[in-house]
Amino acid sequence: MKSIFVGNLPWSATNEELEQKFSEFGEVKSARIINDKMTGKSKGFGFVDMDDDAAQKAIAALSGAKWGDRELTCNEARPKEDRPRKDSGRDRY
DNA sequence: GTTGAGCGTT
Repeated sequence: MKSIFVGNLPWSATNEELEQKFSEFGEVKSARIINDKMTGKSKGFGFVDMDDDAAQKAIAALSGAKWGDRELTCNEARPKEDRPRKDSGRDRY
């Protein structure tokens, strides 16, 4: 399974729509759109978890695809380990 | 109620 970074999403985009659009290219394990204004600012992007080959196909297919009037940006998401949100490595120090 | 370059929450 690989994580796909989907950007340039419309403000009206939903997780279900993203999942549906990606599910037609492969099995979507999970799809979430980060669009939270309360906790911070508008994200406007989402993340889709799919199989490796499915993710590649989805990226190649939806990369540059148009969501209504906007062009989608699909790329492989960065490892979450690169962005420690919680105490990663509590046994240290 | 708004905005638009980017990499995430339960």
